[in-house]
Amino acid sequence: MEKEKYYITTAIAYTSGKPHIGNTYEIILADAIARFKREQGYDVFFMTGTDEHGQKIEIKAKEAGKSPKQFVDEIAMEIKSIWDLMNTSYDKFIRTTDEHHEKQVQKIFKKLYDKGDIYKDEYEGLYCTPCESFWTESQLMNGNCPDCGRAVKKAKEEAYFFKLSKYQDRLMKYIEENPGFIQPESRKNEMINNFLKPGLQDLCVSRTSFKWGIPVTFDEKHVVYVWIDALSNYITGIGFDGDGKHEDRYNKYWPADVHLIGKDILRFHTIYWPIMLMALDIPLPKQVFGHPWMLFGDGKMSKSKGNIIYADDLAKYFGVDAVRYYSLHEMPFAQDGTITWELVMERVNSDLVNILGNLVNRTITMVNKYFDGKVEAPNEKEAIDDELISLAIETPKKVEAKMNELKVADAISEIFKLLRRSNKYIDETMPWVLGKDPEKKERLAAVLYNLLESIRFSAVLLKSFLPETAEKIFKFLNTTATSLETLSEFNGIEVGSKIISKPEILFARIDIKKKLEEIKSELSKEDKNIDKKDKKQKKENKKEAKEEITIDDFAKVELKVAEVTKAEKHPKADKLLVLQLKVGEETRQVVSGIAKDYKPEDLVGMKVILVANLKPVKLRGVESQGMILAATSGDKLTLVGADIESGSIVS
RNA sequence: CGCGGGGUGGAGCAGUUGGUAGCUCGUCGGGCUCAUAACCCGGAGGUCGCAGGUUCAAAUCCUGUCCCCGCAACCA
Repeated sequence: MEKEKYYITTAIAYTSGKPHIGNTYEIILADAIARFKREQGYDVFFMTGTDEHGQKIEIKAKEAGKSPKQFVDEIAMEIKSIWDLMNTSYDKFIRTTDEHHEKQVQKIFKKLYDKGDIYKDEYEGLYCTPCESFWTESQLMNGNCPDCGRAVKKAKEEAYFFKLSKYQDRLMKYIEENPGFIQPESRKNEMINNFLKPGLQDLCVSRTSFKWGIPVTFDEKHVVYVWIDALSNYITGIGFDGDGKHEDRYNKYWPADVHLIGKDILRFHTIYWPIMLMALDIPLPKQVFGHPWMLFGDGKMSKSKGNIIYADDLAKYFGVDAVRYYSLHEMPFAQDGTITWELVMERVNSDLVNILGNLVNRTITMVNKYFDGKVEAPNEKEAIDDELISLAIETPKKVEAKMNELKVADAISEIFKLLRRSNKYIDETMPWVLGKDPEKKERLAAVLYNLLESIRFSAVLLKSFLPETAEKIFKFLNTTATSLETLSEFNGIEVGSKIISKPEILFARIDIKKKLEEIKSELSKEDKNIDKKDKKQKKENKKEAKEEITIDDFAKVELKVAEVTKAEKHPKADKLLVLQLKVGEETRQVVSGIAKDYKPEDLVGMKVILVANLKPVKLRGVESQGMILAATSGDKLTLVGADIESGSIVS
């Protein structure tokens, strides 16, 4: 009998930097689904990868003094290693710099062009000449180029456009006829109301302003802009061919069963991508699921504080399965979740250590204590047993039902209900009392068997979520009954077999306070080193010689001595401090980017030099009326001071 | 009048088509001792942001209003 296929993809990760736990969450989620589908008997193909082109990478590579290719090679490697560390079972890791992918993207582009769905026009945007970059309104910093701070001007660039509008009605119809296509439901309306109903604008699909991309074959100065390049990975990765000579894998797996993506890129996946496929006469994916985001606790987390959270750091402190558990269980289905170090540790302690780890440990210990590790047959049965057993038998169905809706967190909760019930069962049956009465030997045997079997049920179900832990439990139980099918009967553990005599601790209890301190001190050390490196590199690449100015130019700058009367952290930025300055009689508020080198309390009373006639600006919502002077040496910043009355003029 | 998300016991969340407000953590009290100071039982704690409206009945539907949070991933 042919197995039914199941093709799941994640978004491909952009190789501009190391992904943190929020990015990593997506692949863990996809992995849990993929593993579970395999358990259910599907022929699963699970693909993930990296999106490696674009201007941002070109720039970052330059800053790092590397070629773009070298740069993305390194980051792709890093991303892959994190995915591997998280024990994710992807079948293919595609990179948009793969030769096959690039070739197919070129074919696709040409095909769409030949068909008349791509046409040449002009792109109008805000352009910064020195940086050779286009920016959107929202990217600008105080109306200027976010990179160099200079003025931008409206400019035109030749570009190719994709006729989205042509397929608009067809897409609308498709979305209406396939209510499950966009998930979760609430997002569907967002797409329809915000984009489809107002009418789609044709999409700019090529650029001439940078080189790091896939060249357009028939117009060499253009490179394919992100959409056609990145989105195509879902078909090129399984062997799509623009000339119709697809690999078997493509014929077998396309269309995808689910594209798992972040809710931010839902638009690209539910509008641009389906239209691309329509234009190419390819069936559409069955479902696009926009998962919520994992947010950093109080929102104040940042690199400079040393408490940004990366998956590999989490794994280092708590183990891979703990990271998987947290990511999978603590994220609501359609709403953003939060993560902090404390929350992770609390979860690990209460769920993994207490409920799961301890149950396994106490059960195995008893089997060894009372029966020398031998599994005895359950010959006696009481009403209380049925309660446990029927819950165990019901649980796989419940888990499957939840997983079919992609409600992974709820699926895990069902398993933990069984584990809780098992702990309760121990209290109810009191095996230690039975153990003292030789006549209750049979009863004791039955109780312990039921416990072992319940643990086996849980472990089988946990396989997709906590693969390592499940394997360990199977080893402890010395069982080969590890498949989903074995859960139809409550008799998977072989009578007469021998379980492990001394199990290792599955999850060690965490001393939260102590661990937190340890983590904070270690991470802040690391980050300082990274910051140093970054800064140095940037500096080396940004040595720009300043123009000469006249004394008149200099005279335009009004410098005054000011005394700091109050200093506090900027509520919305980590590197900024909000200073209240006394300048003679006047008071000024200045926002300054010196948080890394100065503590607020150390600043009070200091005398600094203020540029008094600088145009006020809002920095992250707080008004700054001027700036204070500082000298930098290497990565250290020192304020320039003057030991003289505040309000004094500097010239 | 940018867009979006959200306000439910101390914390984090569930609450399907309106019908006695639920779960996990924490807390307090008790039980137990097989176990990783764990496990089990019980209690306290909420006028579901606010104000109107629809209804026999509203956390749930409608209107208005206030507040918070993001703007997208470490960047100033």
